[in-house]
Amino acid sequence: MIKYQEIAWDIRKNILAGKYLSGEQLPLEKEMCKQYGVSRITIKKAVDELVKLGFVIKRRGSGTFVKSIDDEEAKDLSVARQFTGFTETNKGKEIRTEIVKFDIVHPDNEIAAKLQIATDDFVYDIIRVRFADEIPIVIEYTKMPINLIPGIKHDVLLKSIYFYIQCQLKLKIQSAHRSIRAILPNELEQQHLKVAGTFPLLEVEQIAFLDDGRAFEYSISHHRSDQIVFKTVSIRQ
Amino acid sequence: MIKYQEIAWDIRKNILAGKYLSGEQLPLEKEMCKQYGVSRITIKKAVDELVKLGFVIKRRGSGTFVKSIDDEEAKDLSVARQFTGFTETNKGKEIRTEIVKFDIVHPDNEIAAKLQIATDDFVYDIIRVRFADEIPIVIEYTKMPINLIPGIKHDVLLKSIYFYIQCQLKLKIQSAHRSIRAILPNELEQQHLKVAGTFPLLEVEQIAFLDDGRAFEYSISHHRSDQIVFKTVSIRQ
DNA sequence: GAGTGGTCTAGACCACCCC
DNA sequence: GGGTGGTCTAGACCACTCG
Repeated sequence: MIKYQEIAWDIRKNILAGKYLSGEQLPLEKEMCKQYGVSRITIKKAVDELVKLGFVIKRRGSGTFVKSIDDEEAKDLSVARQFTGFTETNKGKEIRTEIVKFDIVHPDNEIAAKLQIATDDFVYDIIRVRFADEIPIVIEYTKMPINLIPGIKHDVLLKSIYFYIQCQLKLKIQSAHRSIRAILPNELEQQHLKVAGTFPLLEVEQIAFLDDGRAFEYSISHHRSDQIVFKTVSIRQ
Repeated sequence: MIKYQEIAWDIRKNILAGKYLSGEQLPLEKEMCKQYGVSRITIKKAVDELVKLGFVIKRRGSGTFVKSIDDEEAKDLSVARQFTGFTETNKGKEIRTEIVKFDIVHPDNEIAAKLQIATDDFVYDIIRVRFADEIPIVIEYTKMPINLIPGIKHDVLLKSIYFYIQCQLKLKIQSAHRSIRAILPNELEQQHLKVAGTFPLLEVEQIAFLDDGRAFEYSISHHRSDQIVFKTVSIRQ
């Protein structure tokens, strides 16, 4: 295993176990070098992981300190949401997907630009509704180039497109660029999400990228506001 | 200046200038070492900055590639929103602040826990409305321990609390932990934000931290959905 | 002035990709 | 098998904080 991740995990474990308390100073980097038997750069990389996650802060000239957070916040930081950033209220629930639309079309100018393809290329045009324990959670409008992601069929959409991309096509998803807004549902969405026209939704506009840098998905998701929260940690540079 | 930041800036400049095109491979790390006259770790750190910003991706065994993004997206990545994550539509507009409430109270249990203080400590209890060119943008509910941030008066609230904390008190703001949801306004907010009861708002719940790790602010902001977007780049680990 | 974390070097070996 | 980026070392000097 990778040393710096193991060390980061170990320090994190000590913080959660209360071995290092809120506001307390961590051992010096030099001391940790001896303790774990590694060089200083490795310790630095490990602690930097914890800074990114939001557990500790570092100050040149002073030291490294555990942040003043309560147990609930610490739990939030611990769940693995580094990639998604989302916390949904449907763990362990039964997931079902309903396909509203599944066509192949030419992209308009805007979507061609966002996916960096030509307007005479083809894209899937997909609309799906996701349920957790029969409660509608989100409606997703997805456009994907058929060249990049060939062979999508109904049964793929009923499960997970991402699963298909990674496990069947053996492609790797690298990142997503997102814009988040608050909106109201249109009539179609009121029906599918079973909410009133005055029920607020969280809109997530997203471009997703493969690990060779190509954009493979442009999607807009409208989430029921009672079923989703977006959580994030921002560090000043 | 710091070498890796200068190099990151230079590569970013070349990407924006079209010297490296979408999908194109960057020079190898070894070559860049020669080109810039630095060691490989320094080049690595520079390129990692561009990965974080969303301009490029790296693949072990293959190389580093410019992401397939259009000019608009590239512009988005270029604006300095690494800390805030927000894009507001009020650049160069006249900002005004209205103070709705300004008291000192004891925190309730929840807020005491989030700020890691006792319920018999004191906190400022502030409600403000911010305008851009006389359009109401956001209503902010703020709680701050008076011990950490002493001396706040009306004129501080009319300008910027953050300016006061950093320039007057000489404290440094290190990070913020945020939760984002979609909601509807209550009656007070309908009046202050000049919107109907069915107008969606973006709620941002935030705990902010100083660079010694202490939580100095708990705030809830309700933004008019037509005036704010939250933008973010997520990288899979 | 003593001690902290930040940056940087010159080199090594490893995991992974593609031919 | 040849080449990529990822991890790691053992050391150096620097910028910053604090007494």
